[in-house]
Amino acid sequence: MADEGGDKPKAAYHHGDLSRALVEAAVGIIAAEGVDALTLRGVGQRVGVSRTALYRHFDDKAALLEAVALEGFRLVRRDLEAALEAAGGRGSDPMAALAEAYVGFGMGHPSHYRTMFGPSLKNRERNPALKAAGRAAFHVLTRAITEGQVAGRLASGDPDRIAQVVWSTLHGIVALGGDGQFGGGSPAPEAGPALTPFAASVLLSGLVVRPEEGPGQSRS
Amino acid sequence: MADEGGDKPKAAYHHGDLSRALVEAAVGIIAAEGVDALTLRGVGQRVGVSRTALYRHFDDKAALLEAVALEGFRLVRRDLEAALEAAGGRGSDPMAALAEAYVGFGMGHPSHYRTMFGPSLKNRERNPALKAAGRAAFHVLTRAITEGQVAGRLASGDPDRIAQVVWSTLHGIVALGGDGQFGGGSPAPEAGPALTPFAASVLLSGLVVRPEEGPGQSRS
DNA sequence: ACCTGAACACCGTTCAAGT
DNA sequence: ACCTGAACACCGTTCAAGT
Repeated sequence: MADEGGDKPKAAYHHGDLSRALVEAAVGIIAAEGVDALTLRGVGQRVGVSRTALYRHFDDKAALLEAVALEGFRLVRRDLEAALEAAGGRGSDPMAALAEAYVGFGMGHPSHYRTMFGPSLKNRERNPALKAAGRAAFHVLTRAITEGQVAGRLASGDPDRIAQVVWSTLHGIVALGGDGQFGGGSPAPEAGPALTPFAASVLLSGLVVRPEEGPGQSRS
Repeated sequence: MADEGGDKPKAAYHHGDLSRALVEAAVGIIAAEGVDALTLRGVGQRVGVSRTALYRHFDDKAALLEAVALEGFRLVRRDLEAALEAAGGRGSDPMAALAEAYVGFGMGHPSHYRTMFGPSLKNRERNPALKAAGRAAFHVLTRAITEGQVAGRLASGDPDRIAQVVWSTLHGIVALGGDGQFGGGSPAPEAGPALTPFAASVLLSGLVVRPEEGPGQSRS
């Protein structure tokens, strides 16, 4: 998989790419048992390696988690860009497409997502690659909003600010476990369509009554 | 402070209310050093008690954190209700008032907030008091939305669903550190008004261009 | 009843030693 | 270079023992 040349400069005793194997093991453990059940000993054991082998590839337990988060930010950026491109080709609404892609990523990769935004990640500012990957993912949102403004679909206003509000909403849906069981609210949890498209429509159209509509329309 | 009667049925050797002292110590440590720096030994030491004294009041480290979260849910509910009442009296917008109150709580009580929604809290469904307190806080939002619909200010639609979107947005702002430094986006972090009122206006009015307005108006 | 110290099975991290 | 086992200073939790 590595395209650094024909020889294997990093060939380890037991693995071709121990670093990647360790990240995958961490993701697997987080998915199966939760973030705080993640143990360096457990990671090593899952890969078939001593507990301390990991220190040849990562400074810290924190560094391992940063690697998981970095992968997550790259994945979500890729998903957002793919969704945006697909929406443009099909002529569907870009905001709804981005919302679905973002929430879909969060629900589909909970280990990555919790690591990306969990409290175990304290060095988000100290790790330049992580910061850059986060910014790159966020920039897909900003760009989509700018394009919507240029096209006359979206009202004017600072695109970064707008993107922050949109991102906050989508993050909240993922973090609070929306689109499935909302823990503390619904007295009637019997299905109904998912929350994300509704959230997108609220962000686009707002909650107030329109003069030309009057109260009584039930949106989606 | 206890109003269970004149005698002190729970009078401990060192404290009148060790349980509360332990919760306060936990909050203090989380605020000062972060959630995963919280140690039962450290809590005991801060209160001036042995490491294991805590087990007379809480089953677990998890139970201590649940107590912190419970306090948080009660505090935020109180803040939301106060804001709603004040807004009604002053005739200002209830949604904006709730948004300010919620984000203000999150920014003002980060230890509580992170505990309420952090991964250390896994028994959110198992703890009935915690679940009820969360539902009670959420219900303030739902009620405000229903009242807005009755008054003809807000468009119709399932109040729970709408409240979930609003809550998600507000939670996202707090969790992503909005209203201050957004980590990954703003290339121009030079102040500007805070994010919360803008988010409230987006939720109310939406992002699309209105026919009667046209592009060009810059909201707040 | 409430508190304590010793003890148990863990954990992250370091380090001299192996190939 | 990469990996290993022993060791260190921690941690949550249990439990017999104190007052």
